[in-house]
Amino acid sequence: MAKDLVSRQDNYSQWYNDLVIKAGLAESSAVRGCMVIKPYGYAIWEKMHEVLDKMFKETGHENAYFPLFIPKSFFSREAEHVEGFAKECAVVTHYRLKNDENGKGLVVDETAKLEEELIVRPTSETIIWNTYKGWIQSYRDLPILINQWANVVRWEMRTRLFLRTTEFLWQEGHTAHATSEEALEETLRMLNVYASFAENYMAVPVIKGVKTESEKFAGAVDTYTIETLMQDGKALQGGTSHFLGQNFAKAFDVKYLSKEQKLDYVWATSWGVTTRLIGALIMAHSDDNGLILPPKLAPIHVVIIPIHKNEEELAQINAKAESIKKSLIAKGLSVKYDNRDTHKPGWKFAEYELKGIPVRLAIGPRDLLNNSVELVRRDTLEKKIVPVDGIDTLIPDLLDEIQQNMYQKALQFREKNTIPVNTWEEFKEVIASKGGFVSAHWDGTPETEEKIKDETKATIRCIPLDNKPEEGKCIYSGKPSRQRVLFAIAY
RNA sequence: CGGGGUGUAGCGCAGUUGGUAGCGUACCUGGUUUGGGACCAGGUGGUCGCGUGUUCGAGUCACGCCACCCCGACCA
Repeated sequence: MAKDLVSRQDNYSQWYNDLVIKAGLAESSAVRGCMVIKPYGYAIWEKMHEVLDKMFKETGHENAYFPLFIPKSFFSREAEHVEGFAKECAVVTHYRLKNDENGKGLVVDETAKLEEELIVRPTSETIIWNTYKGWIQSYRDLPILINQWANVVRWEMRTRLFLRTTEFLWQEGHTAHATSEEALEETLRMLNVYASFAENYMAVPVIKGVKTESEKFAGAVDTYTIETLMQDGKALQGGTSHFLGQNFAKAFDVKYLSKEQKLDYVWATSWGVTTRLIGALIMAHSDDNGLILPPKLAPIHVVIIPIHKNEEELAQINAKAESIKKSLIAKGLSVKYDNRDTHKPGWKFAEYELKGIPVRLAIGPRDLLNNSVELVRRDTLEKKIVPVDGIDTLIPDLLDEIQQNMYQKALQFREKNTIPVNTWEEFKEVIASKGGFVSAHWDGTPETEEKIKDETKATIRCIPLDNKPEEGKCIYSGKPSRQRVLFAIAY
């Protein structure tokens, strides 16, 4: 955990931004709010993609692809959905450019105006449900369990690398079911897939919960979420799974005939996670030396660095390093041997720490004599000399331990920073001074929620699914409450 | 769209009362180095955001414009 976190809280944003750039993950582009994901950042996304895709397939889903453009009229079919997204849409109005006759250069050809404007998808419910209409007539056509990997565009006012960019990469699952129960079951199944991915692969503990009316997805009946806590005490929504009820089926008139020969609207879910997860990974684990990647998502598990005085020495080290590399690759690990002579060992140490490589091996003349290597684990920076023999079992075990340790550390941090409060004074104090999750009673009204937000910037992150019923009084209004909800200042 | 700030070398910045365009870093060359971001010497690189004005002379002063960043509204 970062040492100077408290003193750094005020400029945590700056620190985060610098880290993303310095570690070579991404940078901002020439286009407002857009991001260039650099090879190292993209390699992490590819890992996430690979793991999630497998999990989706194991739960019976297939991939498909729907168009980038959505006719404006589709968009306006579901009232809440329009309301939620209209303010942040990129709109295509023309399809041709031309050279201006008055020498103003390239201009939009006004004669090439689209009959109906196209929206660049901010999410695909509408185009997909318009399509599903043609696919569904009977209960025999259900369920439809489809996922799409895509880019979407949301013209947000303020952007931050990975956390909120104008264009971002994500996956969106869209399923159709015969019954409400089945759809709800699917919603929770996918919420659990996300939770398991976050905890077991990202080593980030999550709170599973349901969103309040005002925080839920535009067009959903209920939005389920996994909420994570970052090292600066702010919450980050890691993924959402929506129970859409029959809202989109009604908007797009998608009905099916049941076994009992009854005509009914189809039940729906949608769920997604985005490149924001990379932001979560960074802010959950990094320290002042840079990133710390969980072994299960690290593009490179082990980096080997030679330390040598001359060519003969390097040749000997090369041989040893290559043999170690081979033995580790045989165990399914990704290994990089960096024997470039353009950088000194110390420079490489710092560089790979910045990039968060879980394990580093250094081999020098002393090690050649002793048949040993210097091993450093990134999570604790603990350094020790280990024998080369048996290293191909030592390192896989160590990687497991690092994965576990990272999760435990993050879990302890979250537990330490999840604070139950019972009074409004206490609430304001905790939110303003240290942040974190604050567990408090709430009267259940959007009005109170809104006022708390206005006065403290804290929002209700979720109503945790594993909540125990508990009689209490709303910290703001004093009205009766049946359970605590989770507040935080969020990204 | 409101409030604040910044534009000078690839990046980070300094530039005093207006008087030859600077520093750190990066980059290139040569040498010595290599167990925690090496050192020495030499070198490349700038339409000072854009425009107009004041002046013998503008990075510096005035006016106008543009871009970007931060805080808020919006949000995965």
